[in-house]
Amino acid sequence: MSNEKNKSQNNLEIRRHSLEHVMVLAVRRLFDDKVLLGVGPVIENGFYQDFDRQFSESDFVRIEEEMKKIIKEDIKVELEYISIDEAIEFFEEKGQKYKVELLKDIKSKGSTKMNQESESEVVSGLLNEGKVSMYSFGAHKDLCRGPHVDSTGELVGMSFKLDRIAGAYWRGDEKNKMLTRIYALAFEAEDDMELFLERREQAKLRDHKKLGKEMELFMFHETSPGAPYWLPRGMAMLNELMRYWRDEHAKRGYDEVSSPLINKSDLYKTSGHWDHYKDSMFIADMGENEVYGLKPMNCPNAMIIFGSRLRSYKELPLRLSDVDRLHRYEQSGELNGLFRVRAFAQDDSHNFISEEMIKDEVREVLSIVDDFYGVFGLKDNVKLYLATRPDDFMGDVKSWDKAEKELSELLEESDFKHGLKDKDGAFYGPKIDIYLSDSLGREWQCGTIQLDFQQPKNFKLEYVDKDGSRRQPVVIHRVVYGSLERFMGILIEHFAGSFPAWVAPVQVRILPINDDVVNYAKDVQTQILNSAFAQGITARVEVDDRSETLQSKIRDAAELKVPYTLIVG
RNA sequence: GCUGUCGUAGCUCAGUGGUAGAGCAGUGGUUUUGUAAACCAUUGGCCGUCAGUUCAAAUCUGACCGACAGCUCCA
Repeated sequence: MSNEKNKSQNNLEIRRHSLEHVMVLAVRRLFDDKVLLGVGPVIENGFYQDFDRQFSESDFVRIEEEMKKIIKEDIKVELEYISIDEAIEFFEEKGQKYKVELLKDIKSKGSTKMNQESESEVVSGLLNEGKVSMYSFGAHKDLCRGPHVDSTGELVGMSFKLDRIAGAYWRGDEKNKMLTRIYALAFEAEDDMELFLERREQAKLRDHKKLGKEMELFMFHETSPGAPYWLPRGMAMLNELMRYWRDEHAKRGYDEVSSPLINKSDLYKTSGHWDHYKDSMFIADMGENEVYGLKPMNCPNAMIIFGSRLRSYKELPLRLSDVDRLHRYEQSGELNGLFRVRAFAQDDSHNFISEEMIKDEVREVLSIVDDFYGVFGLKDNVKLYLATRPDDFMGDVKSWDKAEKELSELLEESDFKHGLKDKDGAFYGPKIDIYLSDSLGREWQCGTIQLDFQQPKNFKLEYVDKDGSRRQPVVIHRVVYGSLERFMGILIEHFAGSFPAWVAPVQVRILPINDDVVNYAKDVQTQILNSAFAQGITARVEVDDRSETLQSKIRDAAELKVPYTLIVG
């Protein structure tokens, strides 16, 4: 980025930030001069501000009008530096408890960060001599790191628009009060705004929920919220994904198993899930102390299979894969099309290995990941994250450190973009998470490679080593697609429904030019199917035998995004 | 779960207190020889559900169900 561009970028940030103060002033004038304020940072495409007050989107027009008025008034922005104690006193007097809390944090910790990862919470840095900066936009005087424009008149020409309202917990903590957040879009000029809105509209056209309905791939019904129904076309795709997956994994020494969908609660007590996660499980209470849970993950049953007989070191790595259906009672507000569901299947595998095998086995899994994401042309969209030891970890630090080091080295080796999610590992081991982005740019975790030192211990798993001693295996939990549902959602948006022929729900659609040649079209269909079959491929070929004009058949085939359309006659 | 928005025919949507509409799809006919929507007729709705206000509710109010955007969560 050139300096010039950098400068204008910074400028836009400053102006967005100033607009945010203008919005607060507008709200104070219109609704409540004493409204309690949370944080209000600049974000991509605009800014937001948290208020301890209810709003509705119907308030937007009034606020926007008032903001325009304030800009027109050309109010001078004043900056002063005061001591932290003075600032605390200032806000205490006004009852601005959130500001007081932030200031007290600055005073004691020198920053408003909640922890090392979060940066967005910073509203003000500690300045020299223990002073903080206060900016006044007319009657609105607020703690702020700045910088700002010199007067609101400088914002003339900015294009802004209040976008939406959302609840947001104070400091991002569910235990705190939920404040009301107003998100706003802001750009230097009308054209930029229009370009952004246009792009957002375009992105909506790729939405897998929309395309899934139009192309009849899947559906939902309120009888089971968050549980997709796979329709014939979607199921054909899903089967194709699984066929490829099974072929590739069989080649690489994976053995597929399937286990019960419901298990007695004892199983989850042993695995450790019952205490922590039973609220997210579907429970089947059969009375008489017979309580079952629908499995939310496959690992406990994989442990049962490994432990079902004495194992030898010669069996390792033992790769037990399965694609059983899982159920998790996700919070209702979390459900989102295929991206976040309550019923799904993972392309799961539990690889039982010795501690010495960790690096090689993870490298092998990463090569599978490389193959799979490459096949779909997704490699540029992928980002890998190393998630390290959380505070509430189990096991011994030495194993953790060694494993984290090895995973980190493997990430360096790989040609994927990668990053770090500090302290984000599972309680039982570190992991590498694979993220893909959707049409709106949101990142979703798809694949994951997790090391597990803990569950083999909980299930008292062991194998007989070369020297006859008993050793505990390490388990790698790994998925490549992630959940098939989520991956399908990503694929639909990535290709905007125009899939590569091999996964497309219908690969060839044959259009007879008129009703007289329908039988001929069916012959062609048979020929294609037979010739594909001879090559060991199951082709998906349809004949459009409706009594329609050719034009309308062509149009319909195009709308269904069928890769190959044959017109015969 | 929380905040906001939304829910009318299979789909996309109009309809702001006074007899439920359009286009497409579907159905029946007539068409259909060449690359992005043939023509005519016609079926179809307890306006998400349940309560309430009113002479009168798709329309106003409340609760619930569901969807979306965000927050939190994601073993």
